[in-house]
Amino acid sequence: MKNFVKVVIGLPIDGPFDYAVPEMLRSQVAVGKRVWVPFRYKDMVGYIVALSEAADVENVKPLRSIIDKEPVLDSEMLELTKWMSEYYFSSWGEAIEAAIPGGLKRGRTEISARVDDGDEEFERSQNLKPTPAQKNALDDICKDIHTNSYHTYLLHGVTGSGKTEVYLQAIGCALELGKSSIVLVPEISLTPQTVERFKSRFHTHVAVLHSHLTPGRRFEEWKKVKSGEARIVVGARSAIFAPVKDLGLVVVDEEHENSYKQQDAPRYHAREAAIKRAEIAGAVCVLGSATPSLESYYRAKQGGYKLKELSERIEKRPMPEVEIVDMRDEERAGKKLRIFSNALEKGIMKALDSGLQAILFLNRRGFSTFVNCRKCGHVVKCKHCDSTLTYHFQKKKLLCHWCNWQADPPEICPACEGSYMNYFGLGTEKVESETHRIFLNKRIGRMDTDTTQKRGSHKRILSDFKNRKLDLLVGTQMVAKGLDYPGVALVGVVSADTALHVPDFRSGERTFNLLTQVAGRAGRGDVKGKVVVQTYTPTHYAIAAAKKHDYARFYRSETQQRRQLKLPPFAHIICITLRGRSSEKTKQEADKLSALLRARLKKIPPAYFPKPQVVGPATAIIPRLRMHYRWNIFLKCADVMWMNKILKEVLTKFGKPSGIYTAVDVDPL
DNA sequence: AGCACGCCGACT
DNA sequence: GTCGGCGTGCTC
Repeated sequence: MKNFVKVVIGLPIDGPFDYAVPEMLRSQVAVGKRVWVPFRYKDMVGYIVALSEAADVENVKPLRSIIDKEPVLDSEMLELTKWMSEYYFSSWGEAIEAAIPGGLKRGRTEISARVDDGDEEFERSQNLKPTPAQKNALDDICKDIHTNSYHTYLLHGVTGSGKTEVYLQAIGCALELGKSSIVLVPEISLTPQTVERFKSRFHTHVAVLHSHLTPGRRFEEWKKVKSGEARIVVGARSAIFAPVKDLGLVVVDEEHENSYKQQDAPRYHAREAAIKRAEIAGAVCVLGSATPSLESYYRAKQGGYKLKELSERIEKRPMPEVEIVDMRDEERAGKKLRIFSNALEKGIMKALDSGLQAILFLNRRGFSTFVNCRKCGHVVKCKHCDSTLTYHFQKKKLLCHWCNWQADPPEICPACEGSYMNYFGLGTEKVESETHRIFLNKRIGRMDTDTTQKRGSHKRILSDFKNRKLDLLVGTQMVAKGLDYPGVALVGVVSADTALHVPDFRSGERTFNLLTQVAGRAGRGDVKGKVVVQTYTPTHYAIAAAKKHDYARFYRSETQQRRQLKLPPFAHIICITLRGRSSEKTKQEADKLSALLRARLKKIPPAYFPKPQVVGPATAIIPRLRMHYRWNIFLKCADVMWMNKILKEVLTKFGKPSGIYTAVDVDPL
């Protein structure tokens, strides 16, 4: 007789906890249902993860009531959330609460929602005839869906090569077999245009999960999926937990996008969760990107994923020409430091004067400032980590955010002895005002987080640009993604260096991705597109490879570096952040914890290879945030699950020093 | 996390 | 003597 249940709670504490089931409720208890349980001094919502015949501890309390008639979590979802909690160092309860709609967290069962299903009319679209490369990928994917054999595919297709058509036809395959599909897209590309592509092919079978839906509306969509009414789910990160029936296919579009990583506990990566979910369900997972993450491409090369390449644009459209402008030449020509080179200024003028449009990218300075030489482009880097040093205004020092190494900022360039050291990151705010000054009579629109706060303004700016009410669109990251306007003749990148020199080992990768995405915006119609990229580092492999649209070349250079430095994909990183009001205390405790970790790792046998490593502590990139000082410790390891066990053991020994808060981020970005 | 327990200094 | 500071430990 199952007289006890094991229950987890949505708090950052390990469970599960045992409760006795009152006789009245015996017939109703089931794994996956929510229950009200007495926990310490109050009642809380818990999730039943197992039934048992006996309790593991004494003084077990009885559960108060059972909330659900039907379980909100099936066995697959329990397995997925359990895995997430172990891999991403959260509690099982926290992982579960990330996986269910907000409306279910406080024990509610029904939410009044205005259902305005207003049967929107969508144009019907049909399958396009696949290219040979598309067909090759589809044949394999469909066969695996048909035979329920879990596999992950990496679909590497250049911009404009028709990845979406592959997704659509694969979903079609699944649907014919009576199976459901989940499509993950990055938050920013969850636009009406994207959604429409799926709705126009599959009509009412599609449910959409935005983060901006009202809780009620979100819950409605969730129920529509749970009941089996919707068989296709399109949504951002958390849509990976959609309660679909008979999952056949999971698509992760733009799999390299950072928005797939949740930034608070549980700090999961939706791509990894997607792969795990497909594995549990015996489904197929398709990762798609023009610029795959190194992690995914490496796995594919190692044989872990099936690699499918779409290396030509549909209708054999040419890739746009990318011109790299060497800003050191401008310097040598003796001109004052200017924001726009002649080439960029003239390029924009030419496009606009011939009645076409231009897009200008600003990479916001963010929080860090690097130092480089205006004459030779040399950037000051850390001796030990090869990471860009960040200039700290208060200390007047250059700091490494990995190992805490410090240096004085050089007065003359260590490489060429030039005397113009440039404190970069300053002055990028001026770009927009410069455009108004230079392109006087042109209609200029700006799109960034400041100008798109108001609801609908995002859409308005884009439609103005689409309808040619604007000549020039100036914007940050958000204009790089997915814009498809045939009138764009020129795309300019003001400074590739701001992305390149952030003190982060992924900066080269991000720069290559950004430039490739940007280049993909030009020449979508009949006009041949052109891209102008300004940089002080024209020979950097990320920039040179982006110029040639050559992912393979970028991948070779990047992996070479990462292998040497034992960075992902050759090792996993786990970041432990300590936070506290007192700078000294926080540093002291971080030193203590890293010493404990080092001592514990010394005990592991040398047979365990590669040996895990402790790096730091070092101040976080934003060392002081809202009156808290933050220090990071990094662990490098091959096996996250194993490392997490050791970390848990050490953190238990470390205890909870008062006023110090710790957070763990596995595979941080 | 969140909260009660307990053991120290400043007050009616 | 007791109010309250926050450091410690536990939650089935």
